[in-house]
Amino acid sequence: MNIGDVAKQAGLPAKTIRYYEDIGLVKPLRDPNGYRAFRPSDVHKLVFLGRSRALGFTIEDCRALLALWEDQDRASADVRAIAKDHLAQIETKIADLEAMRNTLSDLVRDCAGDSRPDCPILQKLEDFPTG
Amino acid sequence: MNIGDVAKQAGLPAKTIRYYEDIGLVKPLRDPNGYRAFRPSDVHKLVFLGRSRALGFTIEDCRALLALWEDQDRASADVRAIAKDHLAQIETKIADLEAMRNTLSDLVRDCAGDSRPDCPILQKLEDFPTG
DNA sequence: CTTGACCCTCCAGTGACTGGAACCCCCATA
DNA sequence: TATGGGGGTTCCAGTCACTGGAGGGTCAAG
Repeated sequence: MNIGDVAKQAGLPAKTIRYYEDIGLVKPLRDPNGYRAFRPSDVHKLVFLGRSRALGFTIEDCRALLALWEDQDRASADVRAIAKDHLAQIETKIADLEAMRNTLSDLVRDCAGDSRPDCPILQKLEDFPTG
Repeated sequence: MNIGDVAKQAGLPAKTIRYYEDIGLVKPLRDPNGYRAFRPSDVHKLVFLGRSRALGFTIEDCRALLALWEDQDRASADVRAIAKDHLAQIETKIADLEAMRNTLSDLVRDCAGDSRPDCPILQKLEDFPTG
């Protein structure tokens, strides 16, 4: 299969797929004309990658997950460890963003948003403690 | 004031401050020996920048906020617009992360995490619809 | 034979820094 | 006077995960 069709099937831009080949995540064959020739297993891998990335795993996480995915003898604990670690990171990020949102929505609420020059947002950006 | 002291006062790495000069956010003077000489107003600006960045504003947002901050005649509505826009982006990000978290915590919960090779996390990464 | 859709490689840029090399400046001590 | 340490300087390269674009080759249809 050519890269365009694979891109549609996997829901990834062709550029991204080429990049994944560059960094060794997929290794498609080549047709005599130089075009990449993707086997069903390559497509399957790319779908897996797309989903892992959509869940916010880093490329290196994906590489590890992919290795585990392909290893018949892996322990599910290994996969779980990666996922749990990632989950903890997501939760930290959510907490950080919620703190930002709270501060910011206070600021927005207190600001008249009219044509007067005095603005409590700028005022508070001078005053409040650094996060 | 030299960059090291400014870094302490503003809570920013010296490297970051140099970078902010590079991209024109601050314009410290120079001592005859070539050292950057920060005026109190520069430090004040850097504190403002640190706080804005801590709230997740992009550098370009910061540049705009800084311009408004220095403009005596600005309308508070301009500032509010930037903040509201940013707030909306944060809320989108939180929602995305919460969706990830939910999917991922389901996966982690369903995984035995022992030494057996069958792992529902990898299974679901093959199956579930791409986000 | 041409058109247009596809494919290729390679290089540069993104955002917001961060690390490191190689060097200069200043002060205190032996 | 040397020297050591802790500042400071510039510039280049790397991070992450792509993305855009130039400049060109390939293929099927009309």
